[in-house]
Amino acid sequence: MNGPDNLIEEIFEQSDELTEKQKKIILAAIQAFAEKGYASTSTSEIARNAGVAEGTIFRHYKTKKDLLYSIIEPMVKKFIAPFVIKDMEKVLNEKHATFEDFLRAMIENRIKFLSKNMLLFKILIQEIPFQPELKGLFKEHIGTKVIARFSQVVEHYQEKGQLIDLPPFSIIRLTASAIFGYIIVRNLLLPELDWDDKAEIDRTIQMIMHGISAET
Amino acid sequence: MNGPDNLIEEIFEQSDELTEKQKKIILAAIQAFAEKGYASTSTSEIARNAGVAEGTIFRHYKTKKDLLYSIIEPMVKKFIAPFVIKDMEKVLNEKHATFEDFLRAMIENRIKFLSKNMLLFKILIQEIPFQPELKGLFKEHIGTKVIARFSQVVEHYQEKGQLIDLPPFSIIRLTASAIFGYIIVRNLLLPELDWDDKAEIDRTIQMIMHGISAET
Amino acid sequence: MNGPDNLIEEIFEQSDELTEKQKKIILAAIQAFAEKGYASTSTSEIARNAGVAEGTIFRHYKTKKDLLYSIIEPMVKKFIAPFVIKDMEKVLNEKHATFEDFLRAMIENRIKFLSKNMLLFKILIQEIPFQPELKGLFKEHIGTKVIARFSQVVEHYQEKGQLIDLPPFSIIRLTASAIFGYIIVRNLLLPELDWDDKAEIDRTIQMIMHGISAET
Amino acid sequence: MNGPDNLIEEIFEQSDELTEKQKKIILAAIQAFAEKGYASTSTSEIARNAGVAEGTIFRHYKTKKDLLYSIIEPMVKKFIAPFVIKDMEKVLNEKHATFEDFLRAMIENRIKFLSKNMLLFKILIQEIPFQPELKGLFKEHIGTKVIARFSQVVEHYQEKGQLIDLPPFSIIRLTASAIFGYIIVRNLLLPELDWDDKAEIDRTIQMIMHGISAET
DNA sequence: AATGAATGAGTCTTCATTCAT
DNA sequence: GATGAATGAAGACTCATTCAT
Repeated sequence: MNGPDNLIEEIFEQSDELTEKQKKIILAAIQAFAEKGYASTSTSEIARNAGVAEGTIFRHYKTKKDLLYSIIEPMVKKFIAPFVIKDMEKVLNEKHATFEDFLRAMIENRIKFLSKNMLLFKILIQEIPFQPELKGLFKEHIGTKVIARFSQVVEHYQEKGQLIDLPPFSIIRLTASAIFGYIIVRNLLLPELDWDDKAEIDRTIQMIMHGISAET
Repeated sequence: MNGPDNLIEEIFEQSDELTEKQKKIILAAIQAFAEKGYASTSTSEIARNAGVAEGTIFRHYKTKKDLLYSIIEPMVKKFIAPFVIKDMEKVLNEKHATFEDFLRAMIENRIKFLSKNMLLFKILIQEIPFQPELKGLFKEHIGTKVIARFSQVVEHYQEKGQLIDLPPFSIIRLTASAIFGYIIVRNLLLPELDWDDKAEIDRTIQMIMHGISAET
Repeated sequence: MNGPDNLIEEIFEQSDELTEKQKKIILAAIQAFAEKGYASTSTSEIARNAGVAEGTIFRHYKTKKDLLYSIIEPMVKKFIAPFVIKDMEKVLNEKHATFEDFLRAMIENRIKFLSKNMLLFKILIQEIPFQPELKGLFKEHIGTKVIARFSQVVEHYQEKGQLIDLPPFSIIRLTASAIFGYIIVRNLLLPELDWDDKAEIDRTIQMIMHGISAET
Repeated sequence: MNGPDNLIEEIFEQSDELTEKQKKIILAAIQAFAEKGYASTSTSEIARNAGVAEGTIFRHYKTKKDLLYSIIEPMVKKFIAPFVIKDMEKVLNEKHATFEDFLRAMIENRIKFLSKNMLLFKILIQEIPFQPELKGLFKEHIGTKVIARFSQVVEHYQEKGQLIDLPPFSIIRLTASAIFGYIIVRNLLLPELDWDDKAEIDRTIQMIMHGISAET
């Protein structure tokens, strides 16, 4: 286990410096940013929904953008945490005999994490293209560290003969696409459908591992 | 073949009613919307970049949102066109002996289309979550017509014994995720990388069809 | 008799130079000015309602204000015409034995005139306070010529012993107030009521002449 | 006595919530609306004259129209107040032996009120025709309550044999026309004349009561 | 720490007017 | 004469941010 998985709660618990009002501000901001987008959300609206005065926001966050970053940064860091810490090694060496095991563990873990923090995830993917700082943060962390770490994993299983002999980057891309595609369709595009999550995740893993040809 | 594939040019050619200024406005708007997002782009900025007076924009588009829609609507329609017309049937019956053939044809076609209209595609996926009308348009067209049509295709090849026996929707989701994932990573997230598109598309198809397990 | 009494028609007939379009513009302008006020009416709206292009208005009237004046000026002139021409003398010497006769003739005539040109009258009284030129025109014509002429009439009947010995200006004011009060209430404030115009005018004259005390 | 009679001061005194700036805004708005009309007055002009930022206006009044209404509504209510409260009954039973007494009291009171609030009165009568809400407010209050109340008074004196036997509505109309005619001519049309108000009001009452015939 | 009145630059949009066709 | 695209100044209104209390 690594934490309560609910990022917002976690943030609140970690720092006792957070005023009650500050928490309300963060919650209201998350809600509004996710719903209407950062640019279309006014600070006065956040203040209103948080039940605080307009000025209060700026007492805690110098600018509106600061407020956004204070929300997104923990999200990014927390999301990639499992991929960078030494857990990864453990993962590799001991736990998972097959890549499929590893994949399943990974997926279940991260899907749970994202589902619990869907609003934050939505804000993150919506704002990354427009916030250079975020883009930098993202590229550096994901594009470098995570992919690098993952490449090791892939190569590890390739050496074991479990994985097809394609460039690790391509394999990672396909895998990540399948996972994010599932999360986005399931939670953002068609959340109103009646989902059998367990089965759907199983199928997704199956298709990632064995493709969609019948002869498999 | 169906048309010049470059949507903007096509729009310009189709309607001779478009003033020179109007074309400039559209180009400037596309550029700006893609770069900074719809909400963060001001009409005065569009006017400046288009080299016209701000009032000119509103002579042609009643509101800023109208301008956005006039850009996105053809995009949506054009994108899904190949999936809804009867070409689809032809595709099924005659042309493609295997699903892989079909998939390859489809991917190449749509990737070419999207690559040529990357800015429009970016605007589209950025704004869909925040524009209810767009969301409606999208859901109706994609969520209904396209998926339905595709399901037929999948079932067709399932009956032929070429495809795995999973719910068509899951198969479509995985396939679409892989394709869009490729397009987004290649064009939006890491465009600066040195891509061997042909090989990368091949690998993507290969992984979709046969999975990433070595034993395939 | 003095003309068709319907000013708009009259204006149209007098000048054959008026294009068909020009007539439409004037009609649309009158309608709009009366309904929403001069300042709140846009030239584009007038053009639309008149079925002409925006530029056409400015071909005939240099400015929006010119259009207003071209409408109001004939109104002012035509309204006060009966009071300034020599008809007045005839009125005095021959026609009307009593002031009441004179008043009745006057009222019926002018009420008919105003009722037929209610829209113009409404524009006139709405815009006078805000258009210095109009105010000047009005003051000069009404405040000088008309009152002067009327004063002669009043003095004439005072000498005949038919009218009370108060300053003519006060008598004119009371009389004019009663008449305009009737016209405004009848046509502008409560037009939806069921009016017996003939009786109401009779009563108005009666009250002007004999007051509202019972002993009369 | 009922209050300071000067509405603006009264409004200011009643609500201590009014900021100094807010008062300045109201004063500047009244001045400008009366001078140029509501539609021709820009909020930036009001702000400039009030010595505040334009945004300040909209902090206190959601829209320009709200500002207008906040000015006019107290005017309407205060103006008709004397006619609807029970003072009226007192007036009837005890105070005034004759209708003339009543009329004189009424006129002096309301003329004083209007003279002190001339700007507001001007705004009111200018905007009523174009503001449906105002028209409604006006019709309901004046057209229903006030006329009804006044009709009772007229009938009361008719039964006493003091008033002519004409429809009360006609009598009220004549009387009101005479009064408003006086106020408008005196204050709005020809304010620069040298008025002997006391005498002029006397004459007006005399003419209302006894008409303008000599034999009275 | 919290407030909320105040700001003024900036937003989208409208408008009267011009002018090439 | 008529058009309607083009203009840019001006309009109402919003916004992130500041600051005295």
